[in-house]
Amino acid sequence: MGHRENPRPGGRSARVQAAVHQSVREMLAKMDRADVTIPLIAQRANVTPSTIYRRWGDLQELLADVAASRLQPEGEPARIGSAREDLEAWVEQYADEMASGVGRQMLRDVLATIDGTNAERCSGYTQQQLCVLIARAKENGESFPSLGELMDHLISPIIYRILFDQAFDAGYVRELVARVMRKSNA
Amino acid sequence: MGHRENPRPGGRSARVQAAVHQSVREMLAKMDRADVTIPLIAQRANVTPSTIYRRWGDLQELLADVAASRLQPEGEPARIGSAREDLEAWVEQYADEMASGVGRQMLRDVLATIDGTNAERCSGYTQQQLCVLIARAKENGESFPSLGELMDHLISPIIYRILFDQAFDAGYVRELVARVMRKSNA
DNA sequence: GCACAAAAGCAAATAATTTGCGTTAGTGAA
DNA sequence: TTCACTAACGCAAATTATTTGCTTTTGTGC
Repeated sequence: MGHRENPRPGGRSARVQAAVHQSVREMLAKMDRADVTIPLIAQRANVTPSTIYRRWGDLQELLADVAASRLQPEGEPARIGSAREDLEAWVEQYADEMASGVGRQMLRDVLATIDGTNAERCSGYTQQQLCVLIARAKENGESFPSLGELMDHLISPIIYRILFDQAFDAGYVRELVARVMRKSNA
Repeated sequence: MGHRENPRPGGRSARVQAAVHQSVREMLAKMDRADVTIPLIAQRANVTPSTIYRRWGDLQELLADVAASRLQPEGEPARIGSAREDLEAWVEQYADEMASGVGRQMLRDVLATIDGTNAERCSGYTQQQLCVLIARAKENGESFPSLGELMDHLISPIIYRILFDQAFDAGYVRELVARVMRKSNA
């Protein structure tokens, strides 16, 4: 949605995209989600409702687009020490963000659309972050789980618990890390 | 939604519940999901739209309710032989059903609502099935993973891949089983 | 700057959702 | 069984959201 490989005459204005996204973010912060409607978003963004309908289709798709944007990480995982320590710190923050009310709702928004593009996008961000950690481990010669192992046995359980409303704490996340590291050393 | 612990005078008619659910199932089978609206559902169910609005709130919640009902398993996992064989057979079918177009959509419907009740309900069904397998293993004296291990390292990765649009095959599921069994024997 | 094509604005038409009120139907007690 | 009671249902009007045809604006390549 952001870019366009082969821009033909008559492109979309970046103005609308930015104004609408910001409007959605502000409204989600201030009011109950059930009261967020396309006409209201349009009004705050100084845009016509029909523009939003034609561009995004419906509220769900717009929310999914905004949520996926917000789920994009700001930078690389922090450098603490060993790759394992970096992983522990990163995943703890990841789990916190995703388990928060806002994070959980963004996850749901992203998954609610028929079009899986935003879900893939979101999973892709996570995988990029993990790849950075894997590369660091490789540089240092540390043994480290593969991307597949991390996704299956660290990320998946966390996301499952968030989506299906099962509480967990930092100790649980640390155990998942310990388990996935143990396995990769075996 | 189905039951009511302390039924007070003036209960809900089971008629409406049944007719609306059936109407939704039929429409989802026959037409594009984007064309399924509450007025149409109401018409087919011989019910007034306002009844549906008052009872379920909106289309998403109704779809979530219907989806959760349909995700309820019909019976206990089949008895093949050892608990491990039973688990392999059961999880293969589980993964197939969930990964199918219908299954995937039901999962998304269940997760789309703010109210997590239906998601918990759905996860509960899975856990019940797994508990049956665990009990069988215990009877036979077979070593077997705990419920937590099965949820974290078998169910979660499968559901994650389905939700985030990442393909997998039967071999992948068998590997997950092998891994979770290996760990529980260690 | 010019020509072109895709978006955006506008407003009327359509469809969905909400709401007030009268009616029906399920429940517990006599 | 009947009665009193309360919640759910049906109906219709009012409100709000969505779609659509058409015009104007804006971004792009020449």
